[in-house]
Parts: sequence; C-alpha cells; structure tokens
Amino acid sequence: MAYWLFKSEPSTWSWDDQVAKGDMGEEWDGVRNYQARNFMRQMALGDRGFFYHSQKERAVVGIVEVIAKAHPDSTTDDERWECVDIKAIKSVKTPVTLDDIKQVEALSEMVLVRNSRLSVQPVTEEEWAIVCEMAGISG
DNA sequence: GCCAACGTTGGC
DNA sequence: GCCAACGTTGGC
Repeated sequence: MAYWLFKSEPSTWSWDDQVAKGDMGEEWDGVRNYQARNFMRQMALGDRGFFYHSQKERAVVGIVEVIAKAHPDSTTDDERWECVDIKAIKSVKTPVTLDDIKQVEALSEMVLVRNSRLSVQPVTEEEWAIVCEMAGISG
C-alpha cells in the first residue's frame, strides 16, 4: 500500500465537505498539473492519504482512502486530465501543522516542505507513521 | 496583500 | 527546442 497527500483550499473543498460525502466519497477533480495527475495514475484501491488544508490553516486534518482508480475528470472534456475518488476514513485528533512538520528533522524531505505547490504528493511510509503519531491517530 | 517558486504557453 | 512572458499557487 502506498501513501499520499491531497491538498485543498478549505474554502473550495474542506475536510468537512469530504466527511459529509461519507463512504460514497468524491472525485478529486480539478487537478490541472501533470505531476499531480501522474501520481493519481499510480494510486491503487485502498491506498491511504492525508487530507491537507492549504492557505490560512496549513495542516493535515484527516485520513482518506482511494476508492476508485484514475478515471477521466468529469469537470472537463479535456481527456488529459484524470482523477481518483477518495473517501474520508477518520479525522485527526490533533491537526499537524506545516510548522509542526518543519520542526521534525525526519520530515524535512517531505514534498510538502520541498515543493509546497504540488497539490497531490507521495508520502513515504516513515513520514506517514511520524505524522500519524503527531496527529494522535494510528493511521 | 505580497512575492517567490513553479508550470505552461507561444514566439522565434 | 529554447526561452521569455505570463498565470497560478501557496506560504508568509
């Protein structure tokens, strides 16, 4: 199983919105970036991901699961763009902020730190475990 | 609200 | 195929 991070502006699509969709989940649509799309193409059913709020909040707020492999993005006719479907699994006990992450040496190579603009990113198993611990959950 | 970093576009 | 110009994202 692989681990990922999905970034969203809460004013556009928040963790609460995602949770409200329940087990039906929702398309992670609107991605118009090749790197991000390529990562989504690599995702498998059951892969886990962090749900991260960008902009003002800047924190990991929940855990999601991939429930549909990459398929055409329904918000565009442009066949270049694809997306996966994800559903909310659980909320964090404690949001893990970007500041928190930057304090941890073992997390200094996270894509979130290295390339803050990428909206869909891979997360290593070690990074996953550390952030889950900081969030007060078991992952 | 500003600006740095990055990706994309289009002219050559 | 290069590179300048431009647009967007997201941290600060």
